[in-house]
Amino acid sequence: MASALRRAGLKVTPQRLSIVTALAHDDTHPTAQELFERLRGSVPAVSFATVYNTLDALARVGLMSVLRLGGPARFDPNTQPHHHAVCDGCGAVVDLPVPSLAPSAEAEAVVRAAAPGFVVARDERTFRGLCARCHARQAETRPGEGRRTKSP
Amino acid sequence: MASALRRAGLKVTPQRLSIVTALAHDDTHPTAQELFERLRGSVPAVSFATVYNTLDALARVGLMSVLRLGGPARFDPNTQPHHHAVCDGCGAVVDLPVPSLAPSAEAEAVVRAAAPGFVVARDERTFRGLCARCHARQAETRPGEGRRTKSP
DNA sequence: ATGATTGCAAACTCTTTGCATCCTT
DNA sequence: AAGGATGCAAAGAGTTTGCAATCAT
Repeated sequence: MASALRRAGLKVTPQRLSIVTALAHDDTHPTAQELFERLRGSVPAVSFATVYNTLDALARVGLMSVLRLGGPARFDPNTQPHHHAVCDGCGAVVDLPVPSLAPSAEAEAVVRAAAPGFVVARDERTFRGLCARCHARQAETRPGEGRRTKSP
Repeated sequence: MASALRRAGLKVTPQRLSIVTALAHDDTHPTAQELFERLRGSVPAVSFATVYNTLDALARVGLMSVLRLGGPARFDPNTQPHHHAVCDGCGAVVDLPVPSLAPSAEAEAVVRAAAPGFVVARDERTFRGLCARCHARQAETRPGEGRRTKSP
């Protein structure tokens, strides 16, 4: 873990280790704020700025990915290609395995037709909708009407 | 056009009309700032707050869609389901026709497996990469190395 | 007449930065 | 020792809001 940092040319500091380890055991895609609050009481306390700086550094070297979906950025330790389901009600983000949704040659063709010369690096797919809980809550509140969220 | 507003329960004001018409002839997905600057000199001048308020109102009634890709929100008059190609270099956004990329039953199945009970409303697909111009610029600058952007 | 809409400026949220100090290499 | 990293606080983006005046219906 520390070696991954060193390999990427980043110095290994206690703050960075605590951030990396906290994120490693987390699939909730926390925001910087959430991460900061969780680490406040840690032995190696981190400042808010360091959370941002570190996450930025980690993302830059590919040890972390950033989800910018509107509202605060969310951080995702999963650096493998994958997609997301985002709840419009509560903002929850769930990772989706990618295998069967791999970027197709067909998709590339569509891009090329609309944007000649465009070189596709990533195919990000986001399924928006309502998670089970929000869907149930919506149904009991106002049957047949959509719930609206505002972000950020 | 005015009738679309009325039908949606929104009052027809000169500001709204100028915003709607400005956006209608625009496929560059402008930000609120860009839209505001473009409308400054218009006959019915609009304030910055009104741009935001109006775009919010329009989006809420489905006459407009909002793209939150990190950085300032971008506005898209295209309310038909479609996808986007986003350039990591210059931030340009290009609309992609959707037909052949329609949300598949397979995709729904993947979502359901990872997030039981999740109801998919939209399948947003974003192809990130480099547009022709940025790709060429990158190649001449530092062959073989990626360009990084930071947003917002 | 009535209530939505406008506009201004101030408040807010999220993110980045300057700079002195500290720590990893 | 040298340069990156930290932490604080302050500055910057981007967005939202309170409130009085104004306008569409």
